Order: sequence, then C-alpha cells, then structure tokens
Amino acid sequence: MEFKLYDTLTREKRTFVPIDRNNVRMYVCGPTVYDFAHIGNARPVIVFDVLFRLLRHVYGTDNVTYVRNITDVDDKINARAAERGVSIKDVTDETYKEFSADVKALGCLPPTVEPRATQHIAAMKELIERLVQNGCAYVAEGHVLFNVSAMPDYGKLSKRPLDEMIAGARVEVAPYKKAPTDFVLWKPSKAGEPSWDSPCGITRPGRPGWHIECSAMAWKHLGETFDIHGGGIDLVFPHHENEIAQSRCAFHTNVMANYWMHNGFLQVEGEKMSKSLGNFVTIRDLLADWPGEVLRLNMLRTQYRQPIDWTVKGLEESSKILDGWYDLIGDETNSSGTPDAEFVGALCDDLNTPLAMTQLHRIAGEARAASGSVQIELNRTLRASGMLAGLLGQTRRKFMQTYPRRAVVDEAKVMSLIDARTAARKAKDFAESDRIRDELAAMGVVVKDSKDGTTWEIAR
RNA sequence: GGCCACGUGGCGGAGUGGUUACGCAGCGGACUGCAAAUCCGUGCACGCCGGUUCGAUUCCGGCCGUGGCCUCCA
Repeated sequence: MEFKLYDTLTREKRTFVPIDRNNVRMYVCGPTVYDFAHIGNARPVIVFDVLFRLLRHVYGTDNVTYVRNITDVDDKINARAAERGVSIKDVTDETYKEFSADVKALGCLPPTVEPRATQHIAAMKELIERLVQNGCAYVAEGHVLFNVSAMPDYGKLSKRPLDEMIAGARVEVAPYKKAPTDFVLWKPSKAGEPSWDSPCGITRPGRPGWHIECSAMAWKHLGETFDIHGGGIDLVFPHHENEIAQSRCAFHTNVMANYWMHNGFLQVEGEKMSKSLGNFVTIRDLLADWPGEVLRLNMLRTQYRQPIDWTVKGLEESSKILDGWYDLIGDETNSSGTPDAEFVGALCDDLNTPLAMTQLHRIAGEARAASGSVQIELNRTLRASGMLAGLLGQTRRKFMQTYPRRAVVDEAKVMSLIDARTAARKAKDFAESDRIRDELAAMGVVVKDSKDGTTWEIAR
C-alpha cells in the first residue's frame, strides 16, 4: 500500500518513509489554554487524530508517538487570569480540562504525550544557551533574540524571501533588535507575570517566547529530528519557520521534521470566524446541538488542506449520513472486522477523507443489497473502516442517545399505542390508526410499517 | 503592497489529458389502506479569456473572484 503525504516544505505529495518504523514520531501544535476551543481549533485535532490512527494501523499501535503540546505560558493567559481575578494555573488547568472533554466528545484518542510548556522551561533555556553559544542568538536588554541571518534557509517553508519580509513588515521594530526579522526566544517579565530565572547570564527573571516552547517540547519527546510536524496553515509563518530555525541551528541538522503538514482554514456560514463578527462557534456550543460524531464526520467530508465552510446545512447532511450507516450497524457490539482496502487506500493518499467516506457509502450500499452472513460481514467491514477514522464505534442505540435535543419518551406507553394501532389497522379502522400515529408523532415518535411488523424510533 | 492557496452540477465534495465520482436535495417508480422508512431508476458541472494538443474540467499564461499570512489567531 502506497502511503503519501503532502509536505508544505516541498509543496508536493511524497511517499511517507518513517525514520524508524518501530517509532514513528509526530508533533502537532496544540492549544493555548485560555478559553473554550472553537470549531476552527477542532480541525487540526480531528485531522491529526485520523493520521495518528492511520499510522497506528500501518505501523502498529505501539510504534507511533504522537505529541501534542499544551501552551500554558502566554500573554493571553495572563490577561485572562487578571480579567477574572484568578491565578494563571486556575485558568490553564480549567481550560485544559474543558479542551480534553471537548476533543474526547469529538472521538479523538489522547495523544501519546501532552507536554506542558511550563514543565519544559529547563529544556527551553538549554536550547537558548546553545543558540547563543553558536552565534545564532544574542542577548539584548534582558531579551534573547534569534539572529535570523545565521539561518540561510530561513523563509523556505513559507516561501518568503528575507528581504521582502523586511520591506513588507508593518510592525514597529523593537530598538534592541539587530534586524527586524529577529524574533524573541526569551523576554523579561514584569511583576505579576509568570517568570523563571533567565538563561545566558541575564539577571532579570523572564519567560520564554512562544516559538522556543515547541522546539523544546518536540526535542524532549521526539528527538532532534522526527517524521511529521503538523498544525494549522496560519502557523506556517512565523511559528513553524521559527521552530525550524531554532531546532536546526541548535542541533546542526538539515531538517527538523521530514513532513510538514498544515490543515486549511475554516469559515462559518460563508464568513470568516472572528470575534468582531460575533460568529465564534465553540465546540461546546455545537455539542449542545449535535453528537460529537456528527461534528467529526462533518469535518472529514472535506480534505484537510481544502478550506471548509462550516454550516448548519452541512451538519444536517452529516447527521443524515451517519444515521443511515448506524441503521446498518444496528446494536451489533462486535467490532472485529477488517478495514476495507480501498478505504485504507484513500486515507493513505494524503488523508483523502472525502474519498474514504465515499468508500463507506459503497460498502453500505453493498451491505444493504446483501443478506445473511454476507451482510453481517459487510456491516463489520463498514464499522471497522469507519473506526479507523474514529467513526461508527458505537451501537446505533448509543449513538442516537448522543443527540442532545431529541425527545425522551416513555417506551411502555409507545409500545401500548403501537399495539392499539396495529389492532385498529387489522380491523381496517384507519381513522383510529392514523389518529394514534399522529399522537405518537406529537410525542416525537415515528412509526415504520414493514412486512415484519411495526417498528418505531425517535424523530430525527 | 508583498507572499501563499483556492474557484467543479441546486448544495456539499473527490478525481482525471479522451470513458458514471460519490453524497444530500429534486424528480419518476416499487412497496403501503394512506404515509413514513427502505429499495430501484434518473436529470444537472468543471470562474472568464487565450495557448499547447487530434482532444483540456485536467497542462501553461493572463484576468476576475474568494481566503490565508506578513500583527506570538488552528
């Protein structure tokens, strides 16, 4: 099976070859924990969860290390804590808890490691010391700055020529910078801000810059070079460009990661999501209306590099699709099937999840046309394939219960009404049978008549 | 302004130098007391203008439109 991934650095799909098949290593930039995660934050979490599952499928469950960091040192966190009058740790702990609950509801596996920035300060300082010793960084007014001119490949990931970056810069350049593009590795802290003893002989206490956090955590958990680095496309510049500069210069390596993967952006109802438009949609808000699995399928119906327009109409469609698949799976608990080869092939083609979903439709169609043991087997293939993408892992009944706003009914009463209706139909008293059907409909129950009798379900 | 992407049928969304994507909705039919559900069938496309080619939605160029980054936003 050919396994290809698109690499932002080379701008092409390349066959994936891990450095070590027995330990495939992936780093993805995780959340800055200061507020509820929004649906845009959910995209990389879901996309790279699918990749994690696929890598485990291909290389073995125990042979993949997935690191997703928690940024818990950040000025936005400080601001939020001050605003609420609580400690920084309260903000980060609470937000992290919410985040974990949200992504679990979206069907994501926990990463192998979730390192926190605050627990890797020593590693960051060590990298900073090395960079200063190398001449790749310098100390100025209590800051440590990365010297971009020491990195000839700077701008390669984002395809930005250095001179144009300087010309196009719209920010005021801090006076202590030797060059406008130099970026902060360490900065002094004011009273009340989180602070640690500074490296490089700086006497004032300080705190790390954002970019060095990821270089340090990736190093500690994955080594000097690793296989895949992921994140949102907005992180290409400057964050990932800077990570590459820091890590390569600290370790004198030719690459930081062999494949750089970036998910596309998300819009909401055709508009960009922003606080000023007031259309910020949190995962929490969406989970109040939809099962997490519907949100997940909705995300996977678009290939991860494409832009996606997040709409209620799309969610309704995803919901319908999932309902249909669960109708086939029913309340079967056996999940011992084998994923379909074409389904796996679609995922192995740079995570072509829409094409993979098409394969699920194909398998579902085959299952509907089959019967007996063949049908059971196809249903198991459907489930096993879906599960590889983090879908269809529940029973139909459990899935239906995850719809937050569906009617709750008294089953005994429903059964007795259905019996009464069946009797009326037998007596050809259709006025009465229709009246009972309307009564059930008012309760949120839909009846379905077939040759084998009448079944019912909660209205969708 | 600079750099980077994207533009497919009513909607969502893959893919390909020549042959049905697929799904949702719609329409027709089967089934049904009538519905619903289910099943079967079915119409609809490749932003605009040039170029390369026997042939382009697919390659190249230009234009228009949308979005992202350049400001520690996924």
